[in-house]
Amino acid sequence: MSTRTSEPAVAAPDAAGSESGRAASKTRLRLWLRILKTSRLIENEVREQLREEFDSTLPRFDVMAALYRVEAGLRMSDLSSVLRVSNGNVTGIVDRLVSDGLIVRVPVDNDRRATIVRLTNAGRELFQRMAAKHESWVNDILGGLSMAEATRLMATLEAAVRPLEGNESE
Amino acid sequence: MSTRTSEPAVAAPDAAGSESGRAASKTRLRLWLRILKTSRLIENEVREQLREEFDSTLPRFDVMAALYRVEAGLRMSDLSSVLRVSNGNVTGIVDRLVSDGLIVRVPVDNDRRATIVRLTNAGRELFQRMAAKHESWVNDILGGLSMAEATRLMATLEAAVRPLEGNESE
DNA sequence: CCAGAAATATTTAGGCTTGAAATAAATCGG
DNA sequence: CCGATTTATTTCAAGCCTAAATATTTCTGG
Repeated sequence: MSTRTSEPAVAAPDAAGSESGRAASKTRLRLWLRILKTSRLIENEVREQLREEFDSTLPRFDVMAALYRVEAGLRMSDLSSVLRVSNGNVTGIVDRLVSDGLIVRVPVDNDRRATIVRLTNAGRELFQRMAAKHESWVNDILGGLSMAEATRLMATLEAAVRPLEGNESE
Repeated sequence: MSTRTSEPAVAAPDAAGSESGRAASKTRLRLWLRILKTSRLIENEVREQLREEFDSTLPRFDVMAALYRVEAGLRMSDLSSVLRVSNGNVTGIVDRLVSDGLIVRVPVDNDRRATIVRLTNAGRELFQRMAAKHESWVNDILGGLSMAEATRLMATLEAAVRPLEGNESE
């Protein structure tokens, strides 16, 4: 809550190496804009390829990826919490994947409110092909990074937002 | 029935330190997933704050930010190329901002196809308040990063996708 | 001048996304 | 058993986003 507003009337008495001055604030803002730009650049590239090569979309890919990891399938609510999107959102994407025969809805014993969603064989097979391509697209895009750089980048990003992603695994 | 993902049948003959092996490919893929997760985490936070505090959205904020930088305003086509979104998309967002009195459409002399869009005083004033808050939210989220880390991260991200963002013309 | 090409913006159809409201089913406290 | 609450999912309204189709206007080569 003690959020400093952007323009402190008085420059904080931070010496060199400080982390809370106005310059640091501007630097973090620029970093965020850079993260966003980078992410969108790659995202747009991946979207375009998914559309062109598979006539599919990133949300569909995300749902299939989540289901691929759990052969037994996931409840709708688990799916939306894993993907960190709203419940209603998943409903629509699942509807379309079902009508394409890539996943199925299965009723849950002893709980008639819930539904489990699971990849069909066709869905599993398609996802494998998509995932292979996906990896190669990303590899093309980020190919200029050395392993060392990539690893360091990953670690720093993870540390940067660790406080935000507390409730994630499960 | 462990359906293996589509792995290359033959491991590339890369020695230690190589940048093009299967391990490097997987690392880059994980890096991309980390970039995406980080970006969405921050994005969701910013969206939520914009909605709660200003009853606004990120796309609106983006449009206003672009216009704020150019007092004279921008053509619709320039706006969409700066923001890297489609033409039709900008039309809708601009419609809503106009009806809220935050921007205006101005006809262009000697080209009746084009329109220039410009912040009103109300829009400029509102954007300043939003931008101040925006900076403070981001600063809270990324506050754990030192200036050195932030700067390095920025540089690495920039280098990572430099080939992709050739046509930026900011 | 003028026909076709190019440029500018909007419209359209379809899909994604959210938060809120609506259903439906399970659970809990008496 | 039964009303109230909680849980799981869907529906809804509104906005965002894209690619493709559609004007409208401008430019260009004869």
